[in-house]
Amino acid sequence: MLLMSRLFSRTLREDPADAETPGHRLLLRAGYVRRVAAGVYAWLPLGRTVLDNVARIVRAEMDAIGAQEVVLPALVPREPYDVTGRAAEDGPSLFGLRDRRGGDYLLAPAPEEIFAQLVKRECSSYKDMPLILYQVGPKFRDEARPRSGLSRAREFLTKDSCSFDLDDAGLAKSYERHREAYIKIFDRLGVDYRVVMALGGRSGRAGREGTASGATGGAAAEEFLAPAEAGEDTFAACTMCDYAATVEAVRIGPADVDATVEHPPMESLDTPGTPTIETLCARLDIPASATLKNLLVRTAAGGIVAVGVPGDRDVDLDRLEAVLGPVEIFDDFAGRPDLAKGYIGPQALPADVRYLADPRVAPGTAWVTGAGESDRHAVNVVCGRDFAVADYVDVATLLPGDPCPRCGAELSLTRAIEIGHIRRPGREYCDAFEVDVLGPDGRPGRLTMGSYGIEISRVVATLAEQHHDARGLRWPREVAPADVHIVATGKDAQIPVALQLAEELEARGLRVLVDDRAGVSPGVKFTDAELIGVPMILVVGRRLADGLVELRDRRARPRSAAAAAEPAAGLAAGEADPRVEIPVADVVGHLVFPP
RNA sequence: CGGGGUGUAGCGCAGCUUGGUAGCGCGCUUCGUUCGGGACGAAGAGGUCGUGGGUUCAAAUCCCGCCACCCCGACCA
Repeated sequence: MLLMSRLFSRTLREDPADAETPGHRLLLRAGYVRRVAAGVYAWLPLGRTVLDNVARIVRAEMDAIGAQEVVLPALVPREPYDVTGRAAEDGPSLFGLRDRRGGDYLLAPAPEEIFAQLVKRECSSYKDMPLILYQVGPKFRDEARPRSGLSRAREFLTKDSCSFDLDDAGLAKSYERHREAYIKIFDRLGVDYRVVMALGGRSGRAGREGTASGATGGAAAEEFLAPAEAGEDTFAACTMCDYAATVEAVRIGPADVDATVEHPPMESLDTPGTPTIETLCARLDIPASATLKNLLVRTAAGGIVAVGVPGDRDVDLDRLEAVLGPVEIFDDFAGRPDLAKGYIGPQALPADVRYLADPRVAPGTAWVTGAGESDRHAVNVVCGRDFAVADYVDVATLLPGDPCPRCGAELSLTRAIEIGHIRRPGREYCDAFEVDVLGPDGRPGRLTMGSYGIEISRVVATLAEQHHDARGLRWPREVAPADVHIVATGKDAQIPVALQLAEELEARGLRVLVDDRAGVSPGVKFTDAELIGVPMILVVGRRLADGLVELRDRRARPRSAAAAAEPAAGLAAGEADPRVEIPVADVVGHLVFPP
């Protein structure tokens, strides 16, 4: 039983100045978490309870698929991460430290290396497979810029698991088991989420080792994304079919162009002072999509490459690097007077510049683009007639309304928070550490691995973003810090009766939070209860004299969107939660067996 | 890591332009009244004004350095 009079936390009447998103503001105001440093949070008792509830559900479903829980250290040697190349790749975002002898350590950034080494040491036989290990523990990333409170912290709590199998078919099964378990988990957690296709790279982003091939059939990787304004990821979903993918994973096919259309001859125009797409469009009164934007990059080998995309899109450098290897934006225009900054056109490129383009720049399409000299642009520049594309690359950013790669209908783009992922690194880690077991034939065989994560602390942040109204949080039942919040108002027998009811309810297995604070006015208790957001609020107040208490349903849907959106506090700001009066004697029966 | 902003009591803020004994609201303590929608009265506690240096008779205030935090971008789960 939690007593408000003793609870370590206080509710804040005003929004903390350093909180931006609605969910984060409420977690701070209601006393669930406190910031300790940028991107580092302490969990107060209420928050810790929610965090534990999420972890409990995750553990239960992981256990149900036969996964075995271990505890990995938060302090890990750097060496295994050097072996897999992750230390070099993620260098700046790793928390590194040295022991007194100068040994290199990291605050755990990822579990795969440690799991792989453990399995190498413990397992020798095919009879040990398949194997699923998991842990719930902290992860550390030295984010260049922590933000959005708990959803991008520098220390965060995750469930990590790795599956080990003898072959691709086994990996496919382990992957499918995780997929099903994750669906159960997120359904139980009450979070609104989508399962979307993702890139198979180490971090889920494009990378040179990214494997979107799906060698084992089906998607190489999927992410569990929770739609939220505060989210930092974006996924595309088809408005007609069930296609859904992270924007990084959407691959467009060749453009459908009628190549028989006759275009007027190319023409060069004076367009002084138009070095950007925006200034050009304003001057010629054309849409950005009619222009061809050409980005110059320098590759690691030193060559210059131009990349053409429609002017309303940007080049995703991450995806470009997946094709070209490391690149940097070309800016040595002083050293190359034959390249006019802001007026590059594919029809006017020096011979040593290779021209790549987005598939939308298909043969037969006509564009407005740079004329290759300052203050001039060219119109009716036709691909295939006036310039050639050496290679097509799919590196342009996606826009809402783009065609679905599966059915061609329009895609919508939605902001979301990543709360889970399932991936198949395959033999990548097992190769790095030579993780083999002996097969039935007595010969060693390399294991293949799946890697699966659930962002536990981020799930709490996500639930706060998704489940709140004008007056506070509204936790889904399974994760709420209590089942019932008993509010005792008045100065007579209310507090003792409230405590008595709390004991009876706890004896029946309910978790109870009691506002037993003496001398605190009813208004404060009501607003605090609504802020804290326990699903049921039981008011023991003035009607106690008639043997009645009031039961409020904090989980009921708001009756109007306006009531949910109203930002102010107090009763006037939103509609009251639905409520019923019930006799004191019926409370236990009513709550233990809800109608 | 680039750009912008802010550091004054537990929280939210004013004061800084124009240097002169540090203020307001909420919260907190004590007493009394009140008790179903953020009560009222009275009396209190609480701040090396982020930090180091400089200018000055005198610095929260002016100057320089550093640190921390927030926002936009790049990056990331």
